[in-house]
Amino acid sequence: MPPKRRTPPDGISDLTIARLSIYLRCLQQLEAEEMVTVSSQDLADRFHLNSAQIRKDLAYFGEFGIRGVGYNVRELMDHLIGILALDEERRVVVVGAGNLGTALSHFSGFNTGGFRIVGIVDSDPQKAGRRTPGGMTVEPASRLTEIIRTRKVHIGVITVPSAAAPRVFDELVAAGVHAVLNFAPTQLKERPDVKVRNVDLKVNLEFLSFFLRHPQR
Amino acid sequence: MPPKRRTPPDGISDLTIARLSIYLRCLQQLEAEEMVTVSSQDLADRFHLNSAQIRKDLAYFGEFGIRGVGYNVRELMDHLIGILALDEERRVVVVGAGNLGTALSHFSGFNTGGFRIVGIVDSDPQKAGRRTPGGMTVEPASRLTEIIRTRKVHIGVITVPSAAAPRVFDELVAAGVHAVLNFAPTQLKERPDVKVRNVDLKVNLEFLSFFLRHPQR
DNA sequence: CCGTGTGAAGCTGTTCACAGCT
DNA sequence: AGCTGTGAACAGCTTCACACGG
Repeated sequence: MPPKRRTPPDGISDLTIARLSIYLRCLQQLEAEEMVTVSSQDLADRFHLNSAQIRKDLAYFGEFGIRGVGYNVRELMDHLIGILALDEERRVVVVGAGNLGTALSHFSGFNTGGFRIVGIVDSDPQKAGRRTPGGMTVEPASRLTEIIRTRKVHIGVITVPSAAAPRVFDELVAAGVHAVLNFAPTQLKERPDVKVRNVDLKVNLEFLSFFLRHPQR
Repeated sequence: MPPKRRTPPDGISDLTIARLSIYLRCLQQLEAEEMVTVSSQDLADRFHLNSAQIRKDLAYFGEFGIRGVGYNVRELMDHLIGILALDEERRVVVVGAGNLGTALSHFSGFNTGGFRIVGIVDSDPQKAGRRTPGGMTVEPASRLTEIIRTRKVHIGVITVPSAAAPRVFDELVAAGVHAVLNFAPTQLKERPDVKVRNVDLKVNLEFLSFFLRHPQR
């Protein structure tokens, strides 16, 4: 009998989903070491996680383990790949060909494991036509909507200055994008049909600065 | 009478600290627009925040507002700058001169507002000696400890492959760094005296992938 | 009268601890 | 005998709602 996979119930937290991705990465490492089975406790010890949390996170989606034994590494990986929808190619467009956008466009994580960068655009006519070190050609931002439609883009990455970010966001959404990774230092207006992840480097630095002055809490 | 600033009590959450940085950014924008006073409700409406949360976050640190009126923009900014310790230069070293590390080394947020990149190193002898587009010279990783000590580095940024990250982390800590921004896809072992912020791009992408398959929750 | 500051309520996420299955 | 899966306890965070001060 194949192990059950539940249809994900409502009310699973963002934190759980992000951890599934971490669990998958840990399992990939164990598989590379030819480990066949792993218990939640093994995983927790090895990767500094919490075993109860691992079990609870996984249990939202099904019963993947064997009591008294643990989880089959390969099998659990396959479940996580399915849950995270990594069995399907996800096409990504980068908006903004500055330092960060260019670096991301040839960042390995964006062109492996089901993700593929299919375009990078910039509103600066000076930048359009240039080749990135990764071999992509920067296209003019005026073609963004067309690129999203014709290349069936799923995910937009915003690396433009903050003043331009809301406009870019609106254009992405209008063209049919439902998932956005935002590096611009702005609060985008949330919409129920679009999932946004903010990566705010300045906030992270200032956060660390606080703890340098107020250690150990 | 100057407004009281409380000494920060224990038990303030990481989430509150990260939001303070966001509030500061919002205030900077308001100040640029020459707004003098702002209420928590104004701030919330304008930047898609929650007014009760703003008041509560600020109240951990003092009574900065005037009842019936709101907050003085300039004054609140100054308080936040003090709380976040942005009145002091924070020196940053980047470990790993790949795409991302190089891009970060001339990212504006890393060289403004009290932060300054004082070095970028790489273990690859091919890379040492090269100049980044931002005009920094990549130094050999063997000099990392020396750089941290002589240039009084506060913050380490890890942009090396995940296999090398734990070793780099140990070296940073041994040399006296207490704050780390980690871009490597690894779970570093937490230590009470070192604050770590993880920025995991792959996790963010896989997170978005999940929601593309399971919309609207 | 208005907006802050704040207890208290409500909600969400984490951890415990053990019943149940292999 | 051992580890998962899970209700229940606990801890932490957010939101409410109003007393208080300007």
